Amino acid sequence: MGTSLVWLRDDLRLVDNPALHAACGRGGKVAVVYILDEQSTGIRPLGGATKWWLHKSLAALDLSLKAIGSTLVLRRGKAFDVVGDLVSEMKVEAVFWNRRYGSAERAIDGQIKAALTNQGLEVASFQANLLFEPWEIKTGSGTPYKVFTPFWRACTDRSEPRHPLPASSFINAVHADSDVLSSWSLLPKPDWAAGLSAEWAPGEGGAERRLAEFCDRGGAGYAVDRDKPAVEATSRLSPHLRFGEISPFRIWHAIRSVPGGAAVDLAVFRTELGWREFCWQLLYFHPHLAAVNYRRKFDAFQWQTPSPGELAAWQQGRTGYPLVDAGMRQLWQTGWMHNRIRMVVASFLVKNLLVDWRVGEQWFWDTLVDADAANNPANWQWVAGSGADAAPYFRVFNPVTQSRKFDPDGAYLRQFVAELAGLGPKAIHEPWKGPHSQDGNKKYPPPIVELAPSRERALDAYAALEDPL
DNA sequence: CCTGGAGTTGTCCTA
DNA sequence: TTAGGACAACTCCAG
Repeated sequence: MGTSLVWLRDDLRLVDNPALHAACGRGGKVAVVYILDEQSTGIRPLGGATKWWLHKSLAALDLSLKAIGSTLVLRRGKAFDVVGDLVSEMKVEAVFWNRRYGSAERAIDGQIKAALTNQGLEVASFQANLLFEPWEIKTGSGTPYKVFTPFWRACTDRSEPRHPLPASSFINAVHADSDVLSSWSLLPKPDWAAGLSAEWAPGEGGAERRLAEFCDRGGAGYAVDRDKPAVEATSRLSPHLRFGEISPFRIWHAIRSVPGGAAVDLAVFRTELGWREFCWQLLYFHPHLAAVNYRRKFDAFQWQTPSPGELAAWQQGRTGYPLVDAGMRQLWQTGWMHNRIRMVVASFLVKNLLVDWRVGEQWFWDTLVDADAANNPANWQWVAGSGADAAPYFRVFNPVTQSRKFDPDGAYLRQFVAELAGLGPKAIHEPWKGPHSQDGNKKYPPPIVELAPSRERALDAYAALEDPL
């Protein structure tokens, strides 16, 4: 048997990696490759936080491969050219990869598949990163779903997702020249990633640890506690899923077999996996999800151009609203934000400040370690009301109400907004009120916008969209 | 083609 | 203090 090439992309793992599994099962030598492609058209450049993560994840994967007799081959360039080079350098006979779902990515993969097949190579792609292929889930009339609930019902009515494949225990490696990872300059200079390093362990080992911790908790209380940002109730698997360090099939079956897991908690957690599927299905059928309103009626929406100071206040967590600021600082420091707080800060930008959702989407793209091409734009559009199955326009989150409701003690606020550390659970949600604003939290800014009038302005703007003059 | 129930995550006002 | 209704209408989707 001749040499096989496994081209890894958003699937940086050994467990449940069908492409790798197929290559190893074929016999012969196997080369495992990652290509940094910044040249093919239509590929969105990685944000700063995901670059950092990618570097760490590739380093971790290389170590894992070395433990089983192989190594990770790193190449940079246009994927079409690089794959061609590798095929001739190593006299490759078969090429395997796991499918990706963005439109530019699919076009690239299709071209490469056609070219290699023409040369007489064996080429095979696999379902690895979504539980349900987007084109398989259709309504009774054959169209893609636009509403989550019937979509997920249709998914779960199908047969159970397959069980994960075991990791390969040995790879019969073939030598190939490789770039040195550091030459890709994925790590930030100057190094602002200390907070990320403290929080995360990129790579399959880190992903498996997060899953194990979540399973140890039994998912207990997830349905309720996942809404409390100060409680460690969510799985924190999102960045690992983003890079495919763990497969959704692995997660699906792992949580299914947790003893004592409450049915309601597991169902709610599975639903979150469902939203990920829904977002990718949306991107599959709407490739420009990050640029174009899903509901085109929103093309006429009159967004405000934020002043630089206003936008910076939001980005840097200086809006004067503790919950918004805590969230934005958590994002900046750790590369991640609690899900509920994402909704609050997004609602604040889009509705209270009337800033185009794309501005927020781009900031999240640059700063989130879990930013992916589907979930990030789909959820921003959901908040803005321009998306599929979106929030009704009159739903404007009140950051103070949300703060009282989901962080009643202010523990989350105190964790990320140091200026408020001295305030008690009563005063901390509205620091501009009360005597504290004169001394203890002197440095904490006053609100950049009033909630009630800005809410009214948003309702007017949305109403104008419904019923233009 | 028609029908009707349903639709992630909220807020505010009133009684 | 708390619970219920208004906030719009529209689109989706299964039967």
